[in-house]
Amino acid sequence: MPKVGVKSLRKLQLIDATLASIGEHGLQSTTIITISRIAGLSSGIISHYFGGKQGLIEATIMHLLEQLKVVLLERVSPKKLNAAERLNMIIEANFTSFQRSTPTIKTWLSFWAESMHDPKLKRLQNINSKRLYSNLLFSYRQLLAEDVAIMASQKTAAMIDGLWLRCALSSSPEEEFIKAEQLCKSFVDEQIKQYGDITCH
Amino acid sequence: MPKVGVKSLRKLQLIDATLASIGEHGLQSTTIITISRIAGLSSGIISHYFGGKQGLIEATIMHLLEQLKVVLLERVSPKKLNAAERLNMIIEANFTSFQRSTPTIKTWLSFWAESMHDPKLKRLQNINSKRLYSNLLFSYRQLLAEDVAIMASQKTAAMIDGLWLRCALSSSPEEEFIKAEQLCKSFVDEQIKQYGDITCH
DNA sequence: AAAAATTAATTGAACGTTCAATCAATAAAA
DNA sequence: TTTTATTGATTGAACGTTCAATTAATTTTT
Repeated sequence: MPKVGVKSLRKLQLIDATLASIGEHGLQSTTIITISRIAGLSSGIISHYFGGKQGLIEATIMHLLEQLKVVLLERVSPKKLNAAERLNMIIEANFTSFQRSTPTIKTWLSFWAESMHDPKLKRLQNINSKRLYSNLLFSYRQLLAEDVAIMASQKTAAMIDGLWLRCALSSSPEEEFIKAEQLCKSFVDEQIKQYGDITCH
Repeated sequence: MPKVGVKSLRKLQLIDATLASIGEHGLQSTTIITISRIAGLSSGIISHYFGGKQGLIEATIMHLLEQLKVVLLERVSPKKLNAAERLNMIIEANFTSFQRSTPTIKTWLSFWAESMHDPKLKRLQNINSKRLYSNLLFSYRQLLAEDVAIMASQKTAAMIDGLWLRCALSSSPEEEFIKAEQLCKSFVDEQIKQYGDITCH
């Protein structure tokens, strides 16, 4: 058999090239030619490893979702954190430089649009959306009463997504993202101070 | 000469058909054939009235933005409203049944993705985004101190967009939208009660 | 008032382009 | 030698645009 370990290397290589192509041309204008040229490979290789263009696009999106998951675990797992600190880590994970990068922004926005008529992508989107909510709720529960924790989680999830979206679409995302992360953290602090008085154990 | 006043009728007819086609097939799979079939007209007419497919897409998006503007004016202009009531109207305008409809949701999401590589659409997106913020700030200023009003406007804009987005992407948008609108209104109330004490005139 | 002329609206077939998929051929590793 | 990796030319379908021809409303002429 030929080179071992090439398979996973090529797959990652093509996923990176897909992100780069979407970053440069957008998903609409991303073709198997633009991707394979960036990857330094031939166009035929895409069908070989991903069954077709759509398979590579889906794999790229799954890579994005996986990345978000991994970044959060990296920040939460190693240290002993209290609930408030963990909430901060959730926010930071959603505002890493990876999440702020043009390729990621463009891919994420295209993913939302595509998920509207692709059941497979819709499913992935829902899992991701509910994970953010669940992570928030897990921490808020330790600080607030149950019903208040639920509402705080809903509001914070919307605040994270809403701020990220408005920054992503703004004319100067770099500066906006920095301010948004601060605003989001202060919002969470307020939630805790405002509602987390006597009721918590 | 042929029928007069047909021009604006046809234009609206084609824009409606475009929304319907995007609602059914998504923007990616929307062609001049799917649009013209829904409109009951020939494919050539699109280039005649809009210069081409892209022109019709842009006109459809502008129609969406215009709609949002008109709905808000309808709710704010006729009555004498105080600042808190006006904030409620802003929220309602962003959660009308039109904004909740599948064609609008799909078009809006595609618009965000497209605006990333189309300067014309990017400009429209920025105007719309800033209008929401300005409208909120105008009302918050009458209830809160300047610096607090600014932050409240930023948070509320993100809350509206974030809640709308999460509802749009959810597996059961109908129910979610109803809850989201309530949550958003209660968030605004809290903002006013929490910060609007002595400092306001 | 009837006929002719004018003008815009509308059609749909033809054309050229783009693109994803395919596959026969080649290279390279085991 | 066998198996896998990789290439890239080719194919055929899909799509947007164009434009000559047709239709129909309106004005002008007689």
